[in-house]
Amino acid sequence: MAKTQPDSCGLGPAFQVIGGKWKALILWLVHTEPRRFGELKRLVPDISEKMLIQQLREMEADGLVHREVFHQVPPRVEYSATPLGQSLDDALVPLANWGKQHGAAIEARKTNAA
Amino acid sequence: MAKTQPDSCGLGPAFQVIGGKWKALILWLVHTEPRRFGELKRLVPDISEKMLIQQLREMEADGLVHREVFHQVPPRVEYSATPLGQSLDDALVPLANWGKQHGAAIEARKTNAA
DNA sequence: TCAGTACCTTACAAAATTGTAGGTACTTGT
DNA sequence: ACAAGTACCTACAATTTTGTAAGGTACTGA
Repeated sequence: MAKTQPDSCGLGPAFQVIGGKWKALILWLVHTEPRRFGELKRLVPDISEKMLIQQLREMEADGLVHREVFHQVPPRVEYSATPLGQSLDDALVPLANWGKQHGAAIEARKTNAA
Repeated sequence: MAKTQPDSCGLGPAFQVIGGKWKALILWLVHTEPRRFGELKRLVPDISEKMLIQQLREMEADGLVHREVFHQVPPRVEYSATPLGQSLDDALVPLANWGKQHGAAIEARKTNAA
């Protein structure tokens, strides 16, 4: 993301950690149950491995997700939402509902305009 | 923004209309009272005129803001939030609160990591 | 030793977003 | 005539984000 939004209102930090194309989706997938790396890859087929790791690492650095390595064979890594991640996910719910309610109408408007 | 987030959850459309560096802030400024173009420019000093207009136009196309021209001299244009814009702003409040609560902690974490 | 799974990395390139610099049209004030 | 104010536009360039391709490790079973 380009730097930060001038945050007169608190949205700046939030967008900083959840902005971008994939993070919200990843958080969403991870917030109910721990997910393995390969599992996430399958659940988000359009993401490249690089992006997936990159986003996971950033979210880990921001304290949103927890990464746990199981020293097994084959190796096993699980990602789960931290309490902070959970709280962010909760804060995202109204926005998701808004999208569900108005998304279709907005899509339609765009199609007409084009 | 790059295309859309695969929206398994409704966040896709929401991010599509509010994503980017300035839109949330503009919506925030406009949602309480109508604002003139020049007024917004002063309230967001770091934005370029081009960006301001571009974002306003996109938000207008998405039905979030209403643009009203007063045929006066000097010309006068006012931007205000539509009901849809208001509803989006409401949906953004929890996220803003999250940012206010946890923003500082996240900043601190980043500083340590660097 | 070879193939196979799972996880991760790096170098490089494409695409999207944002910014800069200049310009328009109109009217008032000097 | 000319500067100043308001709202906007356009071409171009820098920055940021995302994607692609190609590895690389570690361990297992045949």
